[in-house]
Amino acid sequence: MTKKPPQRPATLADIARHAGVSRSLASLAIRGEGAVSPETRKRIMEAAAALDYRPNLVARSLASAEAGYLGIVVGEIENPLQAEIAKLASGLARAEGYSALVSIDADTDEKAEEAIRTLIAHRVSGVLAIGAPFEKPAIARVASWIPMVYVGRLLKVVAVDSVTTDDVTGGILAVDHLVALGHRRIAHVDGGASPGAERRRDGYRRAMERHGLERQIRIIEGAYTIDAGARAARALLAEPDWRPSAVFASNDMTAIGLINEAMRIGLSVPGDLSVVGYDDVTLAGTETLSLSTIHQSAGDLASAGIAAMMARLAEPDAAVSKILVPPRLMTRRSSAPFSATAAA
Amino acid sequence: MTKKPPQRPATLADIARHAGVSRSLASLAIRGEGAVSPETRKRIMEAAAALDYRPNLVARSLASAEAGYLGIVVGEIENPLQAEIAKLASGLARAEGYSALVSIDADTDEKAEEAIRTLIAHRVSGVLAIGAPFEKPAIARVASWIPMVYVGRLLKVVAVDSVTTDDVTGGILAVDHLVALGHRRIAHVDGGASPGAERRRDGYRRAMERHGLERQIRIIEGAYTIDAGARAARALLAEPDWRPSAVFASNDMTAIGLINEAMRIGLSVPGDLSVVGYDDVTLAGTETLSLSTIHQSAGDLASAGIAAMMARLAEPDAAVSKILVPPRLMTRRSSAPFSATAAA
DNA sequence: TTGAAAGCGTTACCAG
DNA sequence: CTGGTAACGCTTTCAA
Repeated sequence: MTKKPPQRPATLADIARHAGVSRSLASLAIRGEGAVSPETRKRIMEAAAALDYRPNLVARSLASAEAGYLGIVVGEIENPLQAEIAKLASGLARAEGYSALVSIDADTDEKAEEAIRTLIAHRVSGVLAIGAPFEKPAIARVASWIPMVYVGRLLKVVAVDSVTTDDVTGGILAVDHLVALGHRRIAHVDGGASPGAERRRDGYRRAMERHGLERQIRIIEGAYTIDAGARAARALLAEPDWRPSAVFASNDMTAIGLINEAMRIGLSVPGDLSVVGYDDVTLAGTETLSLSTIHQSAGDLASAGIAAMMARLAEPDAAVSKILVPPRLMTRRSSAPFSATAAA
Repeated sequence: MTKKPPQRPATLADIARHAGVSRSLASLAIRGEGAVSPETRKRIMEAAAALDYRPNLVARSLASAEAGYLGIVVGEIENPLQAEIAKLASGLARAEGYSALVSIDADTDEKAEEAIRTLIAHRVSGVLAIGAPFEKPAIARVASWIPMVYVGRLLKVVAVDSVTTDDVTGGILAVDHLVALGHRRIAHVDGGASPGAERRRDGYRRAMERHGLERQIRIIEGAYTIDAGARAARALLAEPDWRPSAVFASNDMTAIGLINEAMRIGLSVPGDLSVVGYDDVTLAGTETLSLSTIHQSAGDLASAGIAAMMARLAEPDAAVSKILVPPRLMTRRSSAPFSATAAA
């Protein structure tokens, strides 16, 4: 049998009456503010406990000047990286004294804008946008309504604070790693127009050049999906005259598709082909897959995002900041030293 | 340059003054309630538009008897199924006239309880719990505070409304499919004590018996992870005297690990081994993996959850309901007809 | 059809 | 230290 919740939740007035004091005094005592004599404070706290008092947060935020809410809008909550960032961010917001109002179904620009309107109607102090809205005009428009920090994409042209992984460095890290292992024929399966893809590609190109391998640059168009990776593998491994000994994929899913297809073709990974992915999804870390990859830190992205938000709130007119969070190379078993015998 | 938001958001009083009417009338007009003459309504709406008025939802919910909030608590937001359910549920809640207050970092029972306390402090009418709290005592305690519907687990002993996939049927579906393909030696890699695992196992056992295959029942202990699947594959394929031609895995991740390991060992899937998973994660549907599996419908779970919530809210004393959502078999390429030649 | 006034549960200000 | 009293911005009677 489900116990029925008490008919009417106790209010401050109830506990004030119960303790024989005024509402204001009860309010102070409960929040631990001001100077209340230990004697009366004790009485008030007991009354509160007796009546199972829980402050009505709605009333509180209406009454207090600063509502103390922070909005978090997530574009693709089914994307584990975004989910993780949002989760950590809401914890960090709480630690900063804000409570997070989270909107998780902003999967189109219209819905994102509507979600943000609603958050504004709740008088949030700012909005942390994670992966949404998607289009730049929408981002700019929304940012004109309320202080906003965008996590997940580098907003070069739009004047909005943004936090993202330093993907150029990520690309460089991947190539450097493979070169250090002795590879020279290193191909890149890119992510087309997906967020970050361009910069990962730049990192790849730049690193290859720095290592004097500009002649070995091969870029296959891909996407952030398993199937795109498999397709890329077929394209790549079909080239008769130039067979890579290593591939840097722009995304873990792409890498997984690639590996799968390579294995189907009969190649061994990393025996015949070393592969490095990007993102470090949970899957990548499993013993079974053990995919070398570039780790994006949800924790760093979340805390940089919240920090940027706090800065913006404290100083609304400060210069727009573009924060780059450093990625990290995770060395696992899908990449191994180049062996001459393996090369075709 | 980020445009600064207007100093003070317009209030109802502002637009009333602007339109030369009383606040009450403005309120009615804006909500489209009551009978307001078209003439004045027009004037009021224009004033609202001119001042870019947005009702303060905090004030509104304080003033109106029913706050109109629904709490949604998610245990593992990085789990795409839970994320999807939560996302759809928040849309459905809106459609029912509630706005969803979502808590995504309830990953321990303590945090879940705290999150629900906070939701209650916001005067939500009820809480939709998705995968959290985890332990039964915590679930029961929380449900004694506020109307709650639990999605993702069948709560047999706890008297709380629950919605979950009919996992017994799911298990049966998987076995029936494999039997129809001609398989007889069908093993099951279970999910240990994970949610749903017991019932999927029951379904497997029951279906095997119904098909007269009780002698072929083999259950390997597993878990909902890739690595567990790989381990199970090693255990299973090592048995010299009894080599299955098909495996029903309790979870897609388990299935993927299993397939991966089988391929490594040199078996072909589905040539030598047919595999059926459970959940239908995005990965399963990719061309590359093409995993036959039992689909859990996030949409059905979400709408059953919201429906149960509405029912509970409408009739607080109704009998506790245990809703089972039917699963669906997805036939893909990881399962194929039994071929005698392939059997060891 | 319209307006005045009384809340909703807090916090905040200001005397005592 | 303590207790009125006025907001906060809206909804909701209840009269007019």
